[in-house]
Amino acid sequence: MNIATNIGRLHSFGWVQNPSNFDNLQKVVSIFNPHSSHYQLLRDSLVDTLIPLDQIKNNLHEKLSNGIALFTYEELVGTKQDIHGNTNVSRKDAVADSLIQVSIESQAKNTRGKRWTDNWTASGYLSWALSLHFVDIDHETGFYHITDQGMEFSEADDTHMKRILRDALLAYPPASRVLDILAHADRAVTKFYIGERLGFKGESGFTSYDERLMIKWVEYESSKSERTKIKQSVEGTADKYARMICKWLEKLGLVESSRDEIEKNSEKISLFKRYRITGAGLHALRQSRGSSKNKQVQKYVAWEFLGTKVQNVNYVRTRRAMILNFLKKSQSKRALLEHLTDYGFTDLDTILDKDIEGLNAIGIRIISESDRYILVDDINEIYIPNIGVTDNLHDIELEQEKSKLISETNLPLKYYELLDIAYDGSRNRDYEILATDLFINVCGFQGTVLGGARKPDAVIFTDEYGVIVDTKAYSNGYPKNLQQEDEMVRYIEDNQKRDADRNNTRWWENFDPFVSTFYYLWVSSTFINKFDEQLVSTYKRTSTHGGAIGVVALLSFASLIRESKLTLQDFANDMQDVVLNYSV
DNA sequence: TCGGATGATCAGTGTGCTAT
DNA sequence: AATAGCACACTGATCATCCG
Repeated sequence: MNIATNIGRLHSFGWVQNPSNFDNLQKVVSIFNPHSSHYQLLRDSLVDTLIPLDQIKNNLHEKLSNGIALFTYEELVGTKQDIHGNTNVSRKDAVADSLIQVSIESQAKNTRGKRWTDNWTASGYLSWALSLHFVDIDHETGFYHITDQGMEFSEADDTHMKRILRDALLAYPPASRVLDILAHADRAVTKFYIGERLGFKGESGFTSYDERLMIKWVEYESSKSERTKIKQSVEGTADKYARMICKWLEKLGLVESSRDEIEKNSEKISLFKRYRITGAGLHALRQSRGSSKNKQVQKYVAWEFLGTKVQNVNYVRTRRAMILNFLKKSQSKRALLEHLTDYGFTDLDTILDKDIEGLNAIGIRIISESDRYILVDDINEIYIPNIGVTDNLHDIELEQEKSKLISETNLPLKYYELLDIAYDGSRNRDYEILATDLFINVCGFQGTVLGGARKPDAVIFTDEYGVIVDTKAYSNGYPKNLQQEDEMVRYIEDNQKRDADRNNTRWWENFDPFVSTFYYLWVSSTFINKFDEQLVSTYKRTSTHGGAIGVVALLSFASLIRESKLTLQDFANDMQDVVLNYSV
């Protein structure tokens, strides 16, 4: 569960399937640089000419016209939809609907004149930019932004670009792993040999085919077209990752390739491509490892690198991230085991060694001795998203959030209990009463708790405006809910019509009769998924603005009001059918 | 072939029902 | 009256090969 804020969905990255073109990568990174020529091309032509869906086009156009360089996943990667917005369509009927899609020309640009790519390749390019740390994500807001290296890369010429890429690939663990595999191989090897040694083996996201088996298959296949088919269609996921990484390294001169040919029945048969590390590659690898820890290139590792297709992938990634963060400080196996156990991870006896083996295989070097693990590489501290993958972790995160709020705000102590109540579905009534209490006695609203059938949970008001309040305690956050929306719409209309025949509870009489402007407000723990749609829809159905406020924002809001850093009129102005996001 | 392209897959969501 | 629990259909992100 996410306690802190309303972040979007978590996306995978770190393992890259399709992209291999550095110029395209530079374009993608330049989307985040308003001074780049590509940004200007997007603004002046690509978005308008290639995206046929008005709403998406207008939104992107407006952002680009204002020089904005923060984008969401959806704005960057897009989806698969046809011109009418139907998503259940075949890819060949999909139209362009994102910045990266229109930044990269399709392979079919010459045959079919298609000048944009699909959402899978778009997501691959975003993943590549994130993996090389040219782009990063702000986990609080869900916006992607450029990094310093990214800005340098965006503005680099050809020669400079290669130098930046060389450094970035040496800091990208899978690429350094591939170089390491090649450095230790005593011959030129195929993608299958490399794939077998790359990634978390045994997990379905890293399949690899046996090198000898594949070579034999091609050798003994008599039909030329069948041989071609095998060579271009048969590879595991890890083999594919290996091929792409080798290609990148080859373009930078760190790896070279060759192709075996054999002669059978006076026919030349070409086998699989083989890769070998070059002198420059060996030198770069040694240099990046340095003679001492200070001289090492710091490797960039993100939580998302640490697992792909495996059961409970978030749990697994968090466990591995916690292992790495811990090994930065201590080598003791026993202490590590205790640390993970404290956070609620189980089955560690068998799993710990496997994780260490897997981490080595993705390019993070850890030596295992009898009583300690030695993290050889220098890596960054890994950001671990607050998603409470174990019960203990969840409790710990909640406590941390609570103590942070208590230290940064100055409210009467009883209100901090809201943090617990908001997540406890069985204490809905408590939440209603205490939240209304906060609005009235701390924020300075007038108003009352109502409750009961056919009445909102509470009404609050000032001399200027009134608010219809619906409060819900939800353990996992408040998702979009049509019944709740209908109910709120009914209350808004009740209040507009004020007709006792329509609703004989006459609950609206609790507002001061002179108040004529009204808003709606949902109060809960957090708001998840597509709750935004509920807000927009409520406005469209009633022409009444409002908002939603989570418990952390609610307490922050009260604190800001109390310190006179915010007024109740600001609150009304913020009611633009969004989740209100106050923080101290 | 190289550099993506494509249909398949599966976990995550919304929805509507029942039991409590 | 409202929520948890469940089955269900749908979708979107990601995979696993596949291919012009």
